[in-house]
Parts: sequence; C-alpha cells; structure tokens
Amino acid sequence: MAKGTDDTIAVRIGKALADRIISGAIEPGARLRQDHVAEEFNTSHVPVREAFRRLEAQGLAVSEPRRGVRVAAFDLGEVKEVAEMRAALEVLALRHAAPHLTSAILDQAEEATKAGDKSRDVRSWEEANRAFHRLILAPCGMPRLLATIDDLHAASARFLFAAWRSEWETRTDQDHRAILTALRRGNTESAAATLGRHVQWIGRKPVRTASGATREAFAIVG
Amino acid sequence: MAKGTDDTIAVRIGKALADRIISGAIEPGARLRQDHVAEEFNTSHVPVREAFRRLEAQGLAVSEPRRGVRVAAFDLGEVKEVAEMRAALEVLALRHAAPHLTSAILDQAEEATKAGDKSRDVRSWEEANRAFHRLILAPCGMPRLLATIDDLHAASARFLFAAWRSEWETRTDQDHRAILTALRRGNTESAAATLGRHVQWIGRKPVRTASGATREAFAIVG
DNA sequence: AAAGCAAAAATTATCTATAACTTCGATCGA
DNA sequence: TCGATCGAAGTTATAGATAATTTTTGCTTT
Repeated sequence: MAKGTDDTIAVRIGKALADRIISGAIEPGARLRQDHVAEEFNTSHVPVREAFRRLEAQGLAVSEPRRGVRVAAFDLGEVKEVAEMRAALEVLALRHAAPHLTSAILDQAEEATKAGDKSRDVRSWEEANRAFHRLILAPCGMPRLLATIDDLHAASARFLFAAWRSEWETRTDQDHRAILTALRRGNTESAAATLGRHVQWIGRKPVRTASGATREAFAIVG
Repeated sequence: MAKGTDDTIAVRIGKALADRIISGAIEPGARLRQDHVAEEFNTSHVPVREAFRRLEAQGLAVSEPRRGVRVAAFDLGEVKEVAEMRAALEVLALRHAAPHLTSAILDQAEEATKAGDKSRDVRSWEEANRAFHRLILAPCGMPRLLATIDDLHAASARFLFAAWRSEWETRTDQDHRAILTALRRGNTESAAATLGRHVQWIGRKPVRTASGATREAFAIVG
C-alpha cells in the first residue's frame, strides 16, 4: 500500500491514526491528546489537529470543543446503520457500474473472492473482501459515492476487527460467487439484490470479556 | 439560525465559508487563501486550515498539497450523482422514520410545504424544502445517515442557487403533499417511492452566460 | 512578438510560544 | 466523612514567526 510520502504530514498522521482506530489498537473512547501524538510523529500539534478534523469527518473520532477528541464509540445500532447505508449505496453503485464491467474485472473480483476464502486471519480476509467490493463498484464512475462507500467500509472493518480480534475460521463466500455469476450473465438486478442482502448480513459471535463473562459481538461480514 | 458563539473559531469559519460557497458568493474554482481568510475573520491561519479540512470532507472544496484549496467545481454528472444518492438514502431514512412519525410532525411538514409554495425567492424555497425533508426523516434515529444526507442537501442547495441565481417562480409542490398523504394513511412504501422519484427530478432552465450565449442550467428541485 | 528563464513576491506548511480552559487532587470547613 | 473550594498541572486553542514551495513578473533571447 502506497504510504504517500508526498502528501502532507497531516494526511500521513490521519492515515496512521485511522489505521490504529480501525484495527482496534486504540480503544473506543480513548482520548487522543494532540501533544502526545505530535511528539510521537515528531511534529508540532498543528498538523495533528488537521488530522483530527479528517478523522471526525470519517466518523472515527468525536471532538468536543475545548475538551479534546476521543476515539468514537459504537454499538449494535451503528453496525446496523452502516450495514443499511452500505446496502443502499453499494446497490446504487453496482447498477451504474454493471454496464462498464469487463470480464477482466470480473476475473480479478473472482481472484479476490478466492483470496478471501483462503484467508486464515481477519485482517487479510477484510482486505480481500474490500478489494472485491471495490473492483465491481469502481467502474460506476461516481467519485462522491465511492468516497462515501469507502468511509463506510472503514467503519465496517472496525466493527469486524473489534468482534473477531484474533480467531477466524475460513469460510467460502457463496454470495460473492452468486453476484459474479449474475453479473457475467448480465443479470444486474439479481446481482444487486444479492449484494444488498449480502452486506446486511450481520455476523454474531460470543466473545469473552475482560471480566471473564461472555457477551455477543456483532459485525458486518460481507 | 444559531450562530453558535460557543463553538470553536474553526467551526465558525467553516460555517461561514460553507454558506458563501453554497450561495454562490464564491465562484467554483476560486482560490481560498488562508491568510486572506484569516485576516478577514481576525484570526491566525491555524483555525482557517482546520475549517478547510471540514469543507473538503463535505465536498465543497478541494485541496492540493502545497498548492492551496479552491472551491469545488461541479457539473451535470455530479448533480445526477447527488440526486441518486439522496434518493437511495432518503428512502432508507424514511422507512425507518415512518413508524415514529406523529401527526404533529406531519403537520409541521405540511406547514413547511406551504411555506415553500409561497416562497418568492430560491433562498427561502430551499430553506422550506430542506425543513420538510428534515422533519420527516429525522425520527429515523440514525445519526450517521442524517449527517450524510445533510451534506448532500448542502450540495443540492449549491446546484440550485447556481442555476436559479435570482429568478424564481412560485410553484405548488404536489410531491410533498402526496408523500404526506401516504404517510398519514400509514402507506410507507408509497411515500418512499414518491420520495425516491421526487428527489431525482432534475429541473432544467436556460441561463444567459456572461458571453451572452444561453446554456442549460441543471439542479435538483426537491 | 513568443518562449524561456530568473529573480521577486506571494502563499502554503510547519514550528515555537502564549493564552485560555479543564481536570484532578489536596486542603479546608461543615 | 462528605462536600465544596482553591490551586497546580495538563491540555486545548490561537497567535506569531520561519522555512519551503509555488506563482507571478519582468527580462532576455530567438
């Protein structure tokens, strides 16, 4: 992944912090102190503050005036919300992308699906899954829509990593295959319907908490 | 409208600039120079830069590293894109809001519709229209969805003001009435379908350019 | 003239310094 | 002992200064 050595320090810090928040390296609710972050990245706090504004817009951090910014908390409600927004927007994107999909693109998407099925950890599964979605949606040529979907994918990944912190069992993704088959046949509506259902599937999984009790964890698995 | 005297200078500048960009007071493509803005608002450029990041996230400005930020340009393609995103997301919001709609809310929405029909200028029509949509969608209780819709409304308003800079003819909004009637009857699907069509209606209007020629202007009118 | 180049001016991005506000803890009084 | 108040430490927000880059301008050359 290009680390973008040419973009501004603020952007670099923003990406680094986003990565940590998504991966769960920083806990929801944790305070992000500008001087500390600045010191870590060997900068002043000015670019750090700009990075915070970006994270805020992505919904990864929340800021209260004069009281600093913290990593955004989330709950089942937000997981559902993101799932439904993704369903609505990805279906829209797919309808516009479909006429521009080539068999080369669909082959790449199939490769991504296979890579996902082979993944032994969440992180690489998420990467493959995201690649699949991006491949079949990007040809829609709607930049604003794609940017919004990207932010939603970032949120989804966060939910996923929070629930499946370490354990992951390989599974074959039938939905992806069904979507590709429909697209190859030119049956856009069927592909869109499957995609819409697919991204709203919310996986559940019992998780041990620090106190030893078990609770249910939720995440979008698609 | 609350000017939010308690929020940070960066937020205040962001709102003020957003207002100017939306109203067309600053042309698409115009450069936003941080020192000039800072001087105008009697501040340093640090909060100005933070405001720029916000505008960037909203899609109202674009920034190139080391080369400053300019007011975002837009074309018919983006108007269509925003219209379709609004259709997808507002329909989603309405489906969730419908069970929580009270007749008090619907009465307020009807008032907003009447205010829109009476409006003699674009600005007040836009305000009434936005109020209508917000009233019937807010009860969905999905903050992320509502925030995204708000940004799309800002973009819509910009397109509208660009096309209908001054002239405006009053018109009665049958769609709004049909939506309210369906909602009062508890027919959510019918209301959603009408809303989805409604926000995708793109108005066209001949406009004289500076060079004297006429071109077509486009905007979402709903 | 037109194109290319170079120095000057303007502008962005960052750093250091300062002021204002919050938070936390200790002390005092009921 | 509990609660409130005051003060110190920590943190955020903004200002002012500096370095680096881009844009502009004017000159030179073809």
